[in-house]
Amino acid sequence: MISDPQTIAQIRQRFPFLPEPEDELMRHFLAHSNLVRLDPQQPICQEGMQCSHLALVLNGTARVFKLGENGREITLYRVGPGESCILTASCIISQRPFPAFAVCEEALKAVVIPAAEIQQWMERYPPWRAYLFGLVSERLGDVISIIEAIAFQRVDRRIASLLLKRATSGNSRQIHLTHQEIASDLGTSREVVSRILKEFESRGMIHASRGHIDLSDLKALEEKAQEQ
Amino acid sequence: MISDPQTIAQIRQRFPFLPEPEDELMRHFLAHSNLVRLDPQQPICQEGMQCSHLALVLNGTARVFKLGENGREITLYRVGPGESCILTASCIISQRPFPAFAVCEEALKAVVIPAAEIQQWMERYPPWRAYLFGLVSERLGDVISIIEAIAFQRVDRRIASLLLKRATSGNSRQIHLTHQEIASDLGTSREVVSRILKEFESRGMIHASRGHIDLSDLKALEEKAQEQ
DNA sequence: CTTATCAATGTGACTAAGTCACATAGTTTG
DNA sequence: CAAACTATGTGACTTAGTCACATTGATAAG
Repeated sequence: MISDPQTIAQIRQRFPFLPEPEDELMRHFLAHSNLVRLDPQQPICQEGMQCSHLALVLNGTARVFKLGENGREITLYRVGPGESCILTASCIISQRPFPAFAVCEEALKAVVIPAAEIQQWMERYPPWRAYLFGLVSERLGDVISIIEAIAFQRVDRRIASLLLKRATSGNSRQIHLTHQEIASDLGTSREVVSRILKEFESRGMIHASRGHIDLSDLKALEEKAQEQ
Repeated sequence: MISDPQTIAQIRQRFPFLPEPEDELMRHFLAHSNLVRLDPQQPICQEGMQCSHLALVLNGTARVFKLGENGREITLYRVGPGESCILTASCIISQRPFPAFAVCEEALKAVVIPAAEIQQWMERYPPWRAYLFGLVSERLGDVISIIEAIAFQRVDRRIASLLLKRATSGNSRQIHLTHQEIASDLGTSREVVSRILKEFESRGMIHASRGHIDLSDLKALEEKAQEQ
């Protein structure tokens, strides 16, 4: 049950399609919701789990990834403010087990709704189903882009893209990521990342040290990211 | 406009969630539908297209695939009887361009509905949106499985799985596929497939000749398919 | 302040996969 | 039957992934 007016205001800011707090459906929604907070690294979903709740993210991010038999990982997508883990919703609706892992990346504040409510809302509230459907479509697109990347693009190109994306989103030429984190994001192995970063460094494109990377030649990185 | 009673019966057989032919919504559905037939190899969608129609498959199959810059392909999923190309629906609903290619594989007979109707139906007819949502979820799962396969599994293992799957679905130990077709399905190159099949043959697991492959040792193939 | 300790990174040797440039062999067609 | 086409074979080479360690920065404990 959520009643704090400030929290309600934040929910409506992140999820503008939700109705006014006075609306009957919204009262119902709030009555069945709970606020949760999670610290970075905390697990959210395990592969094979039956999902019983859907989380709507207010702040922070979660990472959804596949774990291979050999221990390697690959990120499928991230869930940020205003989004929700649609894979969860799709599991709830199709009664399937969750096919991946999810962990908290940046400290999370989220609204949690029980599965049954999601279904009811789908029936009764058109903007809600438009939101869910839009989100699934977007994820399907994300995941297809990943297939394109791993099937057809060289790893050096993908690393260059990742570095540029992180620099842009963090608004800084300095990126705080370990080689292992990059490898887990891209679904490759740490050694491969180390070798390629070394190669980038020898060409003066970056300067790397323990735990962070400085992008020194953005132009060269952009060329690398579009190569071939 | 579809009026032939036999066609209507076939539609209801393939899509059991659709209402009785006398139902008002069903009359509306049939009034705006058209029957199309396509021969194998005929293109259905190009990457980047804006989709204006959704096809519901009565007979035959379509293959949806990504095409890489280097000319390699990888199959995302197939659409068979009772299914529809959900990527199309998702593009229609989210107003995005289609992110892949689709071609007819086995001769198609399908019902085609204009985009506008799909939206209306989503609003008015709960079983229809349940159907669409279920299909998207399923595709999302398919596509995630592909990521798992290309990111973590060896190509020999994936080829063994594919051979077994085709033998099962075709109910025959003989499979009619060229090396190039296998490569395009798995997102690898023809030479790699040729080499691995040669290796399988040298171990007595298969016997290959131009255009078809006989599986001679199912047990060994199953072991290979579950390896590591 | 100096060791332990641990996480992050470096490296060589090897296997697997993808690329390129052809060669060879079945099939179809004029 | 020869030409043309399609499918398959092959070697040499590059890129990627694996394994087994070595090295180095950072942090904590004595």
